[in-house]
Amino acid sequence: MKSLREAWRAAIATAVAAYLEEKGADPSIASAIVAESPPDASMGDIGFPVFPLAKPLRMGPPQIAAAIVERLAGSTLPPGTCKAVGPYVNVFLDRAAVAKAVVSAPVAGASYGSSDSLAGTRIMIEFSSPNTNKPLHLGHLRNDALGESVSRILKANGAEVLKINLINDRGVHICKSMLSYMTYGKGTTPDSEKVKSDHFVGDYYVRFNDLKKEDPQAEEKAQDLLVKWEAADPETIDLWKTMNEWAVSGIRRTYDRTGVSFDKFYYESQIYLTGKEEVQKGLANGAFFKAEDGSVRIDLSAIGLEEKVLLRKDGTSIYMTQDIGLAIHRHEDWPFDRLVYVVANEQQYHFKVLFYILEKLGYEWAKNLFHLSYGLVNLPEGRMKTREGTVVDADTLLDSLRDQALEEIQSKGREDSVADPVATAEQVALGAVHYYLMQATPSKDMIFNPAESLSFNGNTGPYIQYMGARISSMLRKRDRGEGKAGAGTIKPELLSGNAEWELVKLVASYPEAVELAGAGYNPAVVASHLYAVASAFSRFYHDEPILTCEDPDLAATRLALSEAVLVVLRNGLGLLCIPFLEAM
RNA sequence: GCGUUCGUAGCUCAGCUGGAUAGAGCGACGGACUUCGAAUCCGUAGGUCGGGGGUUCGACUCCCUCCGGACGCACCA
Repeated sequence: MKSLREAWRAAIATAVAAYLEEKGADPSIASAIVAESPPDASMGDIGFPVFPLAKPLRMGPPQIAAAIVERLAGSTLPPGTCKAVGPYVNVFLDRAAVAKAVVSAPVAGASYGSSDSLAGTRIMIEFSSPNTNKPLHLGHLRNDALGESVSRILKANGAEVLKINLINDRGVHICKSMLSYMTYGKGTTPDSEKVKSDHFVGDYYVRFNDLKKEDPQAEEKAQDLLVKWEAADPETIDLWKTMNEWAVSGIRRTYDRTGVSFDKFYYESQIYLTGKEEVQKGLANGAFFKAEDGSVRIDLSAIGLEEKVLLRKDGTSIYMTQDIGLAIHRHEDWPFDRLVYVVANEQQYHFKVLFYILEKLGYEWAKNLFHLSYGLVNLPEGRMKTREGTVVDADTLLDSLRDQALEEIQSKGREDSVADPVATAEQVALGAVHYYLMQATPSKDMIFNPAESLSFNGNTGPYIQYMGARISSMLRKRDRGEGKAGAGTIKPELLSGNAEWELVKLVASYPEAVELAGAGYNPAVVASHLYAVASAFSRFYHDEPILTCEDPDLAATRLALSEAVLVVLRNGLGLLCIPFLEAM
C-alpha cells in the first residue's frame, strides 16, 4: 500500500512538474503534492488535492485536476486508474493487485507488518523503574505496557532494542517499610503469612502511618536508618537485602503475568553515587559554575529556566547528578543511538534539564534522548490517592477482571470449548487492561473504566480477541474438512466487492500503521488500526458467507482473506502485549 | 506569578506533516439469531471542535488572547 501510494504520488508529481513548466511556472511547486485519503471509497483510494497549484497556474483547482489527469493518460502508471474529482486527482487502485498481495500475508506470518525503517538503529529504552517499598499499581501497568509495547514496535521496524529497568531500591521510603517491619513484623515472612512478597512489603510501608501516630520520632528514625544504611551497618543491610528481595521477586511475578520483560536491570543502590566526576568535569570545562555557597550549579537561562544545583555544598549528589552519571554509564555499557525514558509527565522538567546538561557536557548522543512522557491514569470515581487508599493495585485489578471474565465464560457455557477456562479468563483480562491502556494517546491523562475495558462489545481488547477466535474457529473447521473451501482455489480478483475491498485495504495498510506507531512511539496507532480491521471483519463475516459459501473458489478466497486478517490481529495484538486466543 | 500541557457528542476517546459533509465506542431509543461463535451486526437521535481574534484558497489542526483543568517551577526521588 505504501509503495503504491508513493508510486502514485511520484507519478502525479512528475506530471504536475511538467505541466507547471509548460505553463511557465516554477516546477518545484510540484513537491507540494501530498497524498490524502478520500472520505469515501467510492471517491477513490488515494486523493491528491491540487489547491496549491491554483495560484501559480492562475487556474481553478477543478480545471487543474482535469488537466493533470489528461496529461497522465499518455504515461505509464502504477496499477490502477485516476480521475479528477472536483479539485482532487483521485486514484482507484487495482483491487485485484492489492488483494493478491494481501492473501499472501499468511505466508509472511509473524513478520507481516515488519519493516526495516529503523534498521541499524540501537535504541535503549528504560521503563517501569519501580520502588521496592510497594507493589505495582495501575499507573505502573500503563508504564510497563507502554514500554514493552513501544519496544516491540521499534523492533518490528528493524531497530535493535535494549529494554532496561532501574530498580529504585534505596532511599528513605525503603527505610520506612523496614522500620515498620522491625516494629510490627515479629519475624514473619511472606511465606509464613501466605502473602505475595511485594504486597507483604507494601503492607508494612502502609503501616508506617500507624507507626507515626504511635511514635512521633518515626520520621527521624527512618532518616537515621538511611544513615546507617549508607554506613553499611551489617544488620541494616541484611534486612534491606531481605525486604528488597521480597519486593523485587513479587514485582517480577507481576511482570511475568503481564508479559513484560527486561534485558538488563540497574539498581539505584549501586549507581546512586555516580555522576559526581562528570559534574566535576563540567565544572572544569566551564559548563557549570561554583556558587557562592560552594554548591555546583548550571545556568539554565539559555532554555528559559533558572539555575539547577548539581552538587550540594557538602559535595553530595542529588537525583539529577545520578541521572547524568547513569546516562553516560549506560552509553558506555551499550552504545545506543537513542535512549528513551518512559516516565510520567510530572518529570518533564527533570528530563528537559537532564538532556540540556548532557548536551552541555558535549555528548553528541544527547540530542537523541527522548522522554516518552505519559499521563496519569485516573478512575471514574476520580484520582487515585495513596493517602485515601484509592490506589488500584495491579494484581488485585487483574484478579478481579479475570474472575469477571471467568464468570462470563461460564455463563456462556463455553467452559468445554476452551482448554483451560481460568487461563483463558486471565488472558482476556490482560487483553482488557492492556488494550484500554494502549488505545489512548500516551501523553494524555486518561480515565480507566474497568467494566468498560472488559466489555466484549465496542472498542476493546476482548472484542478484538473475539474476532481472532472466530477466524480461528473457521480455520479449524476447514482443516476438519467442513465447507467447500478445501476444494476451491484462491482467486484474489474475487475480492473486488466493496465489503471485501474495505478489509483488503485495512490489511494492506497495517504495515504503515506499525511504521507510524514506531515513528511516534505510539502504540495507540496500532490499537486503532486493529479495531478498524476487527470491526470491518465483523461486518464482512456477518454479511457474507465465508466457509459456508457455495462457490468453492469464493469460499477459499474469502477464507484466505480471513486468514490474512488473523495474521494482522495476531501480530498487532502481540505488539500491544495482548494474548491472541484461538478460542475463548 | 512563571513554565509545560490539555479542553472535540451525555460519558470515554480518534482525527496522520492544515485539505473534500468533524469520526468511533459506550450509554439511550429501534431493529436482526432454525444459518460459518448474537461475547455479533444494522439503524436513529446527539457536536456553532472551551470563547474571541488572526494567518491561509482552505483551520479541530498553525499564531495571539481570554476562560477552565492537570502537572511542574527542591541542595526529594
